[in-house]
Amino acid sequence: MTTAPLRKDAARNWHRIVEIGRRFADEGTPIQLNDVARAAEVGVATVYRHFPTPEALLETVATPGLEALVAHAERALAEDDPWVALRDFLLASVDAQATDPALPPVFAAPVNALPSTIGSKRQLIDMFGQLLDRAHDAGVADPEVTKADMLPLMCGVMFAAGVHQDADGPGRAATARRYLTVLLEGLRKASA
Amino acid sequence: MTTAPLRKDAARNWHRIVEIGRRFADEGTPIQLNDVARAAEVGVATVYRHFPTPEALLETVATPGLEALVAHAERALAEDDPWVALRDFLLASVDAQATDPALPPVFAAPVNALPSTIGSKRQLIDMFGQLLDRAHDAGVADPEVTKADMLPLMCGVMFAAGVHQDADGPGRAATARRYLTVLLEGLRKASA
Amino acid sequence: MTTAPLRKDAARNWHRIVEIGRRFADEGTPIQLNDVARAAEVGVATVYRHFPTPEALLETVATPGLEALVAHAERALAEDDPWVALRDFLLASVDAQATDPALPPVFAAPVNALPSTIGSKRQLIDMFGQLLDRAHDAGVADPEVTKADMLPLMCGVMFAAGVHQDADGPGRAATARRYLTVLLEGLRKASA
Amino acid sequence: MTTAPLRKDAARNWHRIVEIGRRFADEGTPIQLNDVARAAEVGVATVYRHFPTPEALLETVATPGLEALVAHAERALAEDDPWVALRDFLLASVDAQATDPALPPVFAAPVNALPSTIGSKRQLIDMFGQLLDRAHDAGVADPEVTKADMLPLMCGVMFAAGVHQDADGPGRAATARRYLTVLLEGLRKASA
DNA sequence: TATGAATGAGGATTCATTCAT
DNA sequence: CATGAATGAATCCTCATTCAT
Repeated sequence: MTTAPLRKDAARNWHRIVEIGRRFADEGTPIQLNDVARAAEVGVATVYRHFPTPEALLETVATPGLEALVAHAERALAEDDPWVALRDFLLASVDAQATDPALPPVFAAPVNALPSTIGSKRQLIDMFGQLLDRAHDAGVADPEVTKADMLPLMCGVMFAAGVHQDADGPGRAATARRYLTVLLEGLRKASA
Repeated sequence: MTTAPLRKDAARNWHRIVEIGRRFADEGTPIQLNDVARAAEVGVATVYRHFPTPEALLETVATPGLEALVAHAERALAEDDPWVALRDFLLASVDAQATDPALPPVFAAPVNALPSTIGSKRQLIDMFGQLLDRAHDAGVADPEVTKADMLPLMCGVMFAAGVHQDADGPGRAATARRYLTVLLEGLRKASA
Repeated sequence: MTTAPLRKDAARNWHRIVEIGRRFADEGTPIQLNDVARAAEVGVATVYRHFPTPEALLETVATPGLEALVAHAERALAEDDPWVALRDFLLASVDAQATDPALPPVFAAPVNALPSTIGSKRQLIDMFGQLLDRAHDAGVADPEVTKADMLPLMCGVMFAAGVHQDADGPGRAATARRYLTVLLEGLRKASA
Repeated sequence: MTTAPLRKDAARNWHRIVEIGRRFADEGTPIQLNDVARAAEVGVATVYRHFPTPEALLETVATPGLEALVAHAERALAEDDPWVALRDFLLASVDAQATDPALPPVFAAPVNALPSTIGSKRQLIDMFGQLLDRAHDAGVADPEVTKADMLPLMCGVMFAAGVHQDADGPGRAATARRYLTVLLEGLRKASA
């Protein structure tokens, strides 16, 4: 089942809107559909038709990042060393979230608006699970931590980095990486 | 220096309002001063006088928990084993936050409304620092983690627990404890 | 440069609102945008969209009178006798203000909301200036009085008439005319 | 009938309040009884007891100026030349109003709060009447202008000065004087 | 008499969403 | 499909005045 093909002008509007959504997300501006419409020089209703809720737009903006992460996870599964595979992927996840402000809220949301987002998140969680299972099997990861914990822990890392004093600019990415390192140590610990 | 003494009727209203604020916090209801006024059967302006902003009320609601934590930290400093001291206090912090929903937002807020809150948080951060320093000196804590990281990490743990599937009910407290354990492992790891 | 064309329904609302604004002004009711909305049977936000502030509405209500005055001033400039030209125009100004209660506050306001109002007032002041210059040149007007004084003096006349005992009804218009006469005498006096 | 004598502490409060009222008037701060109470470090109800309305306070503040003016009028009646008497007194009135910001609103108000204010205003109007009558009798003042016009015209002069561009600072006093001059010319004109 | 807490109507303004054009 | 005007509930906050202490 593919998305219905859009008329050419509709597609142009769609892109415009997503572009603005991206800009808002990057600037930290809360996504209000009215404002987006104005900035995109498009009618409000047009925005509403394409994206019934702010979340829908945000998730659309987040989609490329999400899919890139899924692709990355697939590559990670090819890595031989289970620990390296898990570690690198977690690192990539954190970097992606630090780079793309649209990602964290989508990850943390208990429910998502777009089927595609739901799908990607499910895939991601699943792959987290596989990577974790392999690490578990190899005895390098704490068995107390289950696959249902991976996403929350990621979100926790990002949130913690946001709470840290110099939460803005590139400092936050570095902090997030540092916190992830601590998490990884904790994850591996019990495996020794 | 004590708080200015309130007239008896004023004190009654103050308590009523705080009580309602507590209820709202517990139920997860966002604290809107108007609603609080209605629920407390008190004029709006009365609420505004006592608590100029929702944050002020929330922090007042959080105050006992905050002070209990400070008291606990003082006791923790008496513990001989640096690691045990640190661990127990972090555990207590997490438990407190899991028990009292008013605490996490106050901890995570970059700026606070009440001087007393600011004071308590500063004390808490300071004591975190002392406990961490002692652990550092004893060589049982990762030197990469500084005292400016303790509060953010705590917040991250709580946030992660909130993202986890069964985020409600007593499950969250358990999850938070579990995540803290991972964090503690990560914290101790590099000390071997 | 014309005003942006309005959609038909929007135009209908606009007119409704202005009409109510006019009624309020005539009745001396202070223009509160909420009340206007109710009276116009229109959503509050509709009023706010068209007229962001009460002043904007008041000035819109005053616009016809303002423009009529500008037109009148142009005709006045055609009059040969400098004194007659000035006198008649001042008389017309006072009559207009006595007739249209929306005018005096717009005249007296140090700053105006609408560009069109600002433009009209500037024109008016300019024309006052020209008429006064001609009177000065002809030696029939007190050189102590400058063009920057004309508007204030008009406002003073209206205010004075409002302070007079029988400030209401047609009496005020007559009083205003009488006060203007005094002003004109004072203006001409030094010319002898 | 004299005012009831105040207890000593009550008198002290009364003075404090009036002093603050004066300060507010001078600074152009709108007189809000609550603010006055805070500034005077006095309970709100205390202010309300002494001055049931803002106008009552304002008029109390204006009282000395008002009485000085009455006294001045009495001296003016002693002047031989009717025109000089009238002119000087009008000038004094304008100067007083330009100097004391509490005066203009009290003059312009259609009704006053304090009996004493009403009395003073009545006296003033009456003396204006006498001075004008004498000028009329001497044939030096326009008979069209009656005693009921004097106060309004004064108010008009002040208002006009307030509308003038540089309405602030000492400029306004000068402008007011200038406008009064015009008025006087107009008043005398028909007498020639 | 003095105090200042309490009141709650009143006012301004925004925002997500719908619907006529 | 696109537009953008209209909606009106919802929210926030202030202020003049009263009344219990």
